[in-house]
Amino acid sequence: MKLVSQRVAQTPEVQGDTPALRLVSLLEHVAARDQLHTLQGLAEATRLPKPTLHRMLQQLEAAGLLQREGDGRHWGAGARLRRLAENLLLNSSLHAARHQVLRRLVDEVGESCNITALSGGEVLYLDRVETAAPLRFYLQPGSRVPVHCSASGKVFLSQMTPAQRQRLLGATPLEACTPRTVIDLDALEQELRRIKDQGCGFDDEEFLPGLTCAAVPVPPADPKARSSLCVALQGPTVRLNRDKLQALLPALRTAAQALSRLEEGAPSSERTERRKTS
Amino acid sequence: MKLVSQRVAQTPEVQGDTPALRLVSLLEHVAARDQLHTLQGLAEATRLPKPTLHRMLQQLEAAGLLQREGDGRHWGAGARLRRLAENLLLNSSLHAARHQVLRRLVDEVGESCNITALSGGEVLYLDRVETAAPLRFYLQPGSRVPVHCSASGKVFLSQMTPAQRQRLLGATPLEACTPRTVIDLDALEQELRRIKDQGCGFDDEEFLPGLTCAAVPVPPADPKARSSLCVALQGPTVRLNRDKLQALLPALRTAAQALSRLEEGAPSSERTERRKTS
DNA sequence: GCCATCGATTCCGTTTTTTGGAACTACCGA
DNA sequence: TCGGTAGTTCCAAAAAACGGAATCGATGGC
Repeated sequence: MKLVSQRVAQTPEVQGDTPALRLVSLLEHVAARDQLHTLQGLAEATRLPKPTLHRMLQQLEAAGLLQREGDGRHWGAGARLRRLAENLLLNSSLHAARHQVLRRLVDEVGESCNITALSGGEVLYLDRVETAAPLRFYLQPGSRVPVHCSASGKVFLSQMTPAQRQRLLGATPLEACTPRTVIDLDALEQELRRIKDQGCGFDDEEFLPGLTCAAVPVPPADPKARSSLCVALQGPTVRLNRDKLQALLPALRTAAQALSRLEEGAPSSERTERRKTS
Repeated sequence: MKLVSQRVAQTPEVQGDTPALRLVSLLEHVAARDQLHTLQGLAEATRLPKPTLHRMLQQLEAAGLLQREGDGRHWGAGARLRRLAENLLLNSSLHAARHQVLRRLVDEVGESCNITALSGGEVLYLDRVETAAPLRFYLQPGSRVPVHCSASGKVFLSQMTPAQRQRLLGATPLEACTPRTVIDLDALEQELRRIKDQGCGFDDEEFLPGLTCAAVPVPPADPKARSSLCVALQGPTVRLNRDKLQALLPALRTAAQALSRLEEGAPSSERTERRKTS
């Protein structure tokens, strides 16, 4: 029973299905610690063969992403990688704006909240702010959870046509993440109808024991489209009974409304009109 | 006459000699602007074929480095890329420390300064702080300049054995970047002897017209090794005559001393410059 | 409602790159 | 001089990327 399908393995390090992703993993490894690395040390940490690593380091050095330090046997981040990082963090107004909405929401409701999207048939945590409460689930942005047993996932499902839903769920039987996971398709359909009516989905320990969630869709900027984001609230079941959840829904809805306004700027509508006739 | 061999092409965008570097270039492109991108838009900006771009985007999405936004046709930075950037900027105490030394130096001398290293037979700008003066040369960390016509480059050359120097300079005739560039090997040797004696190199419009520089080596942590860093000062010739440069040398030397102390932490001994000139 | 259009996506044979065991080199300390 | 270790080079097999052409799918015009 896997809990959250995170991206990076913790023990062996620097995995990746393609050569390019292994390179990125290597950059991550270097970026994640405040020290210089030797080829030897990296070889041990990453389990990659020395010649392979050597080639990777040379390639990254030639690109300016890493650079040799001091005696030429130590490696650190290069100017180009640093510039990439600086640019990224400077130029992310959309993300920053969402994050602030989320932070305000968390301050108001006192539980951890995320913004989620459907990605690759799973629910992806785009961003997350943790509550300050000492008892809490610690989950990271970038995490992915199944659609059928998460509040957000069920909201997304509820907005699909039956055909789309079928394609997503029909391939494999639903996995029972906990004893309370709904794995019966008919029961799930019924729940999805309720969600569509009421505009909010719940997860009552269906994904993780002790974890209760509620999610509402972010209204799409274009009203005829489907919502592609949710805001969700997550907390320990001991703090969140149904009544408490209901009481917090208005705050969730307000945040969803605020997020919706942010969407207007960039996506879908922006049509390319500079087509030249050929 | 190429001026500074920067990494990235200016017109076509997203070049790179290997598939992996093209991916990184794509990440840079996305990170460098505060907007969402469509496949179409990226194809025009990068000049890459659409199927190729599509594959790249999918790969980056699967890795969590990019993510689809809004309607699924727009792309932005992913959680993993953001985490990489955050980690990198948090965990770079060495770089931060050097940067502060540099900033203090610039405040003191009133001209732009860099920290340089020898990399791949060229001088690499590890870091740079610009003066506030309105007239100035604008150069970026990560830039590379030739060894034979830069103050730092000549300092590095002056510390090599004749054999090493021969290998680096012998391959191709010295390029005359400006009318004042020293392209005669004997004249250069003589200048290098002077530099070795006095421990500081100059560049009097030998690289760019109107640009005058001075560089001193950062003493290596291990005294029996060669210095692998320089601190250099650069400014318009109109502000920097020889006397002025001489007056600023003590400040440069003090900064070099400070940088030297920073080196003690991580690396160790020295090693010969090995590199195929390709 | 039906078709035209345009962007996104998939296919697949060809080309390019990566891979990593083995061998080699440089340096250090004894 | 010798033994050990870290870094580097070689190269043929294996894997991945490439991108033109075809296909899909959603709009929008009529």
